[in-house]
Amino acid sequence: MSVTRERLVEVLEEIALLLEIQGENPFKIRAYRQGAEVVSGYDGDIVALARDNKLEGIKGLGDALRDKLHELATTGELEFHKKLRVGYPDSFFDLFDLDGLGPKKIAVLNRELKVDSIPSLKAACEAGTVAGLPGFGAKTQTKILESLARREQSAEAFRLDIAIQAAEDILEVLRLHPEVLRASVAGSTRRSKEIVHDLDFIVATPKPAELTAFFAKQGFAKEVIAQGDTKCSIRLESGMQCDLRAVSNDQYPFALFYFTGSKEHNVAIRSRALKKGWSLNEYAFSGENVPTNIHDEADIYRALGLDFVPPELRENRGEIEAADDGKLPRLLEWENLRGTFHNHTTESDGKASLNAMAEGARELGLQYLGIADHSKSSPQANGLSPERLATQIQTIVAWNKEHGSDQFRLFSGSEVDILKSGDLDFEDDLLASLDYAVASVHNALTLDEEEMTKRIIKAMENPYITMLGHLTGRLLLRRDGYAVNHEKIIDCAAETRTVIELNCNPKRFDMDWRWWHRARDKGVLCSINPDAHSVNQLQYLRFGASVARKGWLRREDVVTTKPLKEMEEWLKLPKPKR
DNA sequence: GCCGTTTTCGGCCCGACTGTTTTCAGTCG
Repeated sequence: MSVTRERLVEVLEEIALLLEIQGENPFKIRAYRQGAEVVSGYDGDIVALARDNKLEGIKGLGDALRDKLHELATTGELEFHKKLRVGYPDSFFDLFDLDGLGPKKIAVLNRELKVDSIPSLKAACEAGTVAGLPGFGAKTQTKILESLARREQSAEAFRLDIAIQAAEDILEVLRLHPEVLRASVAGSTRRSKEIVHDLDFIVATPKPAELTAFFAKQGFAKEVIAQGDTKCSIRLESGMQCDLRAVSNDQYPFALFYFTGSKEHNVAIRSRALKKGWSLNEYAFSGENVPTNIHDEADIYRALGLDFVPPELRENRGEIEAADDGKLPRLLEWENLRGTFHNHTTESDGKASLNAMAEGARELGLQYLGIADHSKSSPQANGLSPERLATQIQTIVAWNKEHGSDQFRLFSGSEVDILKSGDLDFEDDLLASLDYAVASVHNALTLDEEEMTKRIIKAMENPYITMLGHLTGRLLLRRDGYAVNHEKIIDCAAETRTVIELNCNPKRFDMDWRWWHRARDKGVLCSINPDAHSVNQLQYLRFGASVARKGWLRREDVVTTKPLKEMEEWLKLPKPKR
């Protein structure tokens, strides 16, 4: 059995956690954690290198880690890790996912109360014994319970990127089946909701029962919840439920429409059908003189006198009226994107070098890539000092000279911290020497809404701030965004000509899609930015395009659709003229 | 445990916030 890169990373991370529990030297712990990062982000076959004892020279892997990785890659096990792990079940590591609990508290819980899993922690909190531990109190216990409740609530919720990956893998299997004519994912995944609860698949087939049976016996089906002749529900390893509906080719457009939703959109569409004397269900129109020749979803909308409504817009937020008036926007397409601005490199907390990021962007077909590493007030992210930033600007100038062309170049920027006061982390002189700057909040997240809004507005009023990064700082399924008045920020963006970022890292999707239509109507421009910390994460731009569509954005609303020459001119304009 | 044009020991990121304390430990970013 060969060891995977993921396994190497997992073992190093577990060692770091276990050493923390034991109160080891924090720098040693960091060395393991950084080792895990290096292995995870290494550009090349790190497993083979470890096996062949050829790790020498990789920064961050010293003698000790090289030996351990070699042992792990050759034998599949690591004695050091095995010894550390004695007495800690797999479930123990779940505890580290809880907000407000770190290694020290977990160590106390484990030592004093034998807590070694989420359920045993919950029992201890409910029994009230946690509050009595040294360093703990009633509030801590309450906070843990809240964190546990949040975790339970989101247990069956998944981020869009996770859902799409799972859906694509399953669709590939379904489409290869010889009796499948058409197959699609439906539901909230198809609508590009930021969080989805389950996956719905629709297949068109002359042999539905054969398909449901086929679905149930796939390796990815860890549990079969229900299996009939036309419907099958399974659960994946991840806990995600997947429903398959197998219908005839005639029924397919109706089923796809019906199970794509949203429920509210469907209700509105059905009532529209009723006005014409037809009823509409997941299989067909029924009633007198029902339309025939329905081959795809567009035919259903057409029969009801509507333009085709793209799935992303089906939330009953005005799309049906617009489709009726022929006023649906021509939505942005992923292919329209020409560049992106908020990306990190190894200079701060990214995993890929400047050069690797640039090559990745070029391969993706982009014409420009903006480098925006962290600023000095984010030391946890290795934020740049003014001197380091000045050096990076020179590096980028040199890179462009050597590798740039009229087809591709780098822009030098910064993700500059908005300090608690609303001041920026760099002086204006330095900001002015950049091609652009993204301003983001990374600390003092608990200000009240008024203070936070004032703070952000102050930053946006700076003439050198091109755009505002992740407006609310939310981390989906993990942390709510900070309190901020969206209306006021949008108005300020319109007035000061500050672009608002659509951070399309699927952990964020921030600003939320629900606000973009309003921002667009006020003339606010959007920049779709992946907040990429690795070359792969540049791919998040695809999600960004979907979420922008969900926010009713057109090509002209998204500044990163500008081709390189236009973008160079645009960035040179004084902010009020943009 | 890692690193080094300050080279083999002594640094390595640090401030804000919270809840527990009564001067500070733990967590987070």
